[in-house]
Amino acid sequence: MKEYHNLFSVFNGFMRIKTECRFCVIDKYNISKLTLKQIEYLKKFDEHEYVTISQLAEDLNLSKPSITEMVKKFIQLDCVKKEQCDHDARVYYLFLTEKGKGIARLEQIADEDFIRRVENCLSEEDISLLIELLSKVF
Amino acid sequence: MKEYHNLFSVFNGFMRIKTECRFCVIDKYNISKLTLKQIEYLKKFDEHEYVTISQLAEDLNLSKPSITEMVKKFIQLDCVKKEQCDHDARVYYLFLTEKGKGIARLEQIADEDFIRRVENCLSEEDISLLIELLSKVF
DNA sequence: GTTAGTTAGTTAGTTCTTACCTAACATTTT
DNA sequence: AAAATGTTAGGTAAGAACTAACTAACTAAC
Repeated sequence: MKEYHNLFSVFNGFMRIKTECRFCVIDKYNISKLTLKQIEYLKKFDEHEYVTISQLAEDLNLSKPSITEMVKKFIQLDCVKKEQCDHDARVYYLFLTEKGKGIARLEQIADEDFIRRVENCLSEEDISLLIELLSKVF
Repeated sequence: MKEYHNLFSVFNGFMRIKTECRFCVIDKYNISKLTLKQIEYLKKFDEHEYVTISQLAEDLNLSKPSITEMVKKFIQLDCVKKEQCDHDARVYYLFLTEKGKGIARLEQIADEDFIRRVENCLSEEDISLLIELLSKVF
């Protein structure tokens, strides 16, 4: 019982550091200025790199004007770029900028930073041990 | 380098299980039907148990009608109860229902479930070891 | 090589929802 | 009577969607 509370509080501390790493990324890319919907869409975007407006509308189940609006905002925010197709001037390809990718991959980047920090605090031996312990949980 | 990737993927698996626990709680209390603001306010509520409308308005920096509206919705959702004061019939005390508390404490409950699950997968010895390892991270 | 029809994306204007607000009010207490 | 508590009515601003109507560009038929 005491063990349980110990694990709980140590785990909380561990998670607090993970949250810190998350906030670093949020600050770096100014993510708090975006709405949740926008972040959600940037993540979807990241799975559909180099799509057209129409394709994206279909994939996200939104109307084309909605995509147009959304893309306009994202271009202003320097998250997305638009590039006209060579063989068909009606068509535009969309892709994420570095900033856009950073936002879309917030969790991965934060987790990587966090793991690096964990690694720096532990010896090789400790790390192997931690891997062993964590992989026992299912 | 290999160790790093190993730790990363094992950690991801670990976090996936944590997320599962979170979703269990979200499903249990139907939390996905609420807006983020509502969840935020339930959390604030949880820190101000047995306040009046006016006190809450002041604490949250909102107008009294906003609180009235919010409380009305929460009562419909069975998250909050209202009780008239005995000595002053103008005054109403507000408090969270069990459901309301469950939502306000989503993270704690999910973390507790998760830790319990971790505990079930590890021996006493493993747990002590894990506590030791996690507390080395700062 | 026009013409007719289609496709890609944009613009304009509308609707709905959330999350607030102020002003006016009824009830109760002091 | 004055002050306080909470409610009602009505309004605003922002976000996230929509439909309808448009231009520009392409394709195929004649």
